Amino acid sequence: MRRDIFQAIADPTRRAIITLIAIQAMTPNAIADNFNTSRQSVSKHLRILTECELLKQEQKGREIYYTLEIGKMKEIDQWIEQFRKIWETRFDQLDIVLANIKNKKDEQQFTI
Amino acid sequence: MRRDIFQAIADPTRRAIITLIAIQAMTPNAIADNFNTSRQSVSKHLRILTECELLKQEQKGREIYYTLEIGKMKEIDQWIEQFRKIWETRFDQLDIVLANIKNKKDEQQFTI
DNA sequence: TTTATGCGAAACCATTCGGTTGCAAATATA
DNA sequence: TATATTTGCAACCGAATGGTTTCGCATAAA
Repeated sequence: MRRDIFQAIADPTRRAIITLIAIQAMTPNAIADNFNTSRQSVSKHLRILTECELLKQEQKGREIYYTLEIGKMKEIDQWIEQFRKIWETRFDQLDIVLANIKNKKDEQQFTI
Repeated sequence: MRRDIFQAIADPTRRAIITLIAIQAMTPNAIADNFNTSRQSVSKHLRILTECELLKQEQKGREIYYTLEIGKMKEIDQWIEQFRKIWETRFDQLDIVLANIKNKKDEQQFTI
């Protein structure tokens, strides 16, 4: 079961939940009111977001308030950073580098 | 069949492909050499990335070079922007705003 | 104490996903 | 021309995904 932040934000409902909670902490019922889906469905999304440490729970009586761990969002920003460098420095010389490709063979495994 | 950029980068192999191609345009076979998966599997990833306009094809004889549409990556950056504002201005007053939650009811459908 | 509310967890279901295998088309090479 | 290479596509498969329904457990309210 993959459970990283990129998989977490792949779902549009989860992205909306993140945006909602960024503004103010909310309970599952309050969150579910904003969507055309059931509370249980939202609950599953909250579980996924919590498991990858994007959300944090705060119990208040029988209610649970979910708050956004904003720092976790930086992980996405850090991955984007490498590409931001490219488009900001107008590094559009991809065609030039294109000729080298044939020599690149049997290099070590590439992992993210 | 969802096919947006967030779903595209959810898969670790696809993120690695994006990073690879950002450096230099590559053919499917050359790309597949970098992974422990089959050429056909990579081909499917390339199809998905192309369908959501992250990659562009350039036919050269019987080879097809895939190049990164770097501008498309900005769409992710734009979504992150709202959160970057929060963590950069050290807006960690989420607890304060927490009290308002009970009034928020029956507001219009929330969509991303 | 009894009832209502808020919530998570488990079971189940249809769909999607990532991968493999096999094939056909196009181009390059012998 | 005959053969080899590069590639996309369709069919298939097991696993994961997102959703619903049902249930049980706390806590709050009557």
